[in-house]
Amino acid sequence: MQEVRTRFAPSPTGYLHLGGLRTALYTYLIAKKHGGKFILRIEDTDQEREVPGAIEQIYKSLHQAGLIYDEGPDIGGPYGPYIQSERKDTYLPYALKLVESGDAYPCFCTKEELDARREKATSEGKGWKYDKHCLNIPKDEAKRRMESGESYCIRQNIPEEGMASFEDLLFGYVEAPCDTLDDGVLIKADGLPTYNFANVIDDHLMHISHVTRGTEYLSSAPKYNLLYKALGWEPPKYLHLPVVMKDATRKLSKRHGDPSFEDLLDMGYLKEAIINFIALLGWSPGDDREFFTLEELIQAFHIEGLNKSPAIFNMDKLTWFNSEYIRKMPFVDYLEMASPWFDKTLHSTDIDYEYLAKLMQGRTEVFNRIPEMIAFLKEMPEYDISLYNHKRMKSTPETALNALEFALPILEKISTWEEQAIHDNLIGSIKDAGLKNGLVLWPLRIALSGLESTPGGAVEIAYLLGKDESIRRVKNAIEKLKN
RNA sequence: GGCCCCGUGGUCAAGCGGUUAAGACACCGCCCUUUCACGGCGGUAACAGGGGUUCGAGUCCCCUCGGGGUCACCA
Repeated sequence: MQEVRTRFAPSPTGYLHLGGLRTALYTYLIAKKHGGKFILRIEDTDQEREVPGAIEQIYKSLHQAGLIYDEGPDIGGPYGPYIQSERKDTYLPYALKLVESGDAYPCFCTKEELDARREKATSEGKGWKYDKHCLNIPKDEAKRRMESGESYCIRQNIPEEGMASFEDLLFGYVEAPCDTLDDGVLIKADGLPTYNFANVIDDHLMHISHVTRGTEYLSSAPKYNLLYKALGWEPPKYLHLPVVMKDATRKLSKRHGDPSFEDLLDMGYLKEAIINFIALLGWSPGDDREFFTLEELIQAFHIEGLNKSPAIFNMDKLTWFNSEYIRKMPFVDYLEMASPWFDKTLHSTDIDYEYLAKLMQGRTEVFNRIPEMIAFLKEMPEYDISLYNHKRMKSTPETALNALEFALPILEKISTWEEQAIHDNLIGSIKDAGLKNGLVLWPLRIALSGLESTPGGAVEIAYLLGKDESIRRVKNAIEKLKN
């Protein structure tokens, strides 16, 4: 069996968006599942669209995602270079070969001429495709003009009738009438190939066994297949992947503020969670499993589980995955990752990070939500006394005042401000007084935090705050309740 | 508009001619609990519509509708 070699071939026009990441992931999985090679190739034949730094960003993102490629621009490989602009000279000979066989032809039409004809056709309500104008130029005349230095491009000569087709691993047999296909440009006037040509040549030269890419290429794939045939090459296996949508009608796009992989990482999403979620967006293992490491994905992945329709990116589910992954992290890792986020609001305080982290790990959904959750530790927020109402705790502002006046001296008497001591003194006294825990502890927590929801209960918050601050807050609360 | 593709709950998605149409997220309720969260239990919610084929159709075929992609010397 032929070695499986897959390739991820982005153009360096910006960040790695989530749809691209998913395509890269599946491409990687297919290679690894079959013990094959995963290759990175940069498609930068359009110099105008290139964004500085984008190539490095792609390297970085792929590494962060754990999608380690076996061959690529920065690491080399047997079929390099892996950047198309550095392969400039490899394409023309093949194009000339096609010209020779009549499967392509030089075109001397200028952009202006084309625009004019296209505009005329569309204004008359007719569809436009290249009219094969230059196909009629006699061969020797064409050759002479090419050699004279006249500007020209090379176009694919699509048959005027018949069907073009290809077999897709996901979509099955796809065909299109040739007369609806345009004679696309293979080599541009600047000498560089277009995607249409470069992808065919490079995939063949790099021995790519499975071509994976987005469905935006689905309708032009029959044309590419025609090229393989004309060149006498065996076409690769094709796999077109649906796009990732933002909602029912729009796809995910950075321009509309949708996050890239990098953005998500910066927000405090774990790469494992992102990969896991992305994998399940358009693919199903066929059973109920939903937690997968990269290694497990390699084992479980199969093309039959792929879905043909576009999937909508659901941030809520990603967040759920993230909180599950955070919960399962080793505590030391959590502490390390959370500390910088703690710093954002607590940098100059005496708060015990390790203790705080223990309370927070099970409640952190995304790291960037931490500062807001713990801001009350630094500064007591404004709050309304209606917070003292809690039906099940049988707490009201009135009972709260009593409860706080009851708790204050207990807290003041505690000499070693440790969680256990605070707990035992409070619970012990409550029991001795014949009260219910909730009746005292609920208002105490409100008095200490001013929040309906906090990372811990009254005892934990009191410990975190320290004795002086706790007592100060309780006294303030008593005053507040008296007015 | 031409061509290509897609269509199961709000979202992801199982289903490959016979099921009470899974499961997950979200949402709601109950339980647990010194709050919230976690956890446990339960609930609301779907085969786009219409024709066929078949004893039987979410599953096969056709049409309609809806959505997406593509029609560049961009990828």
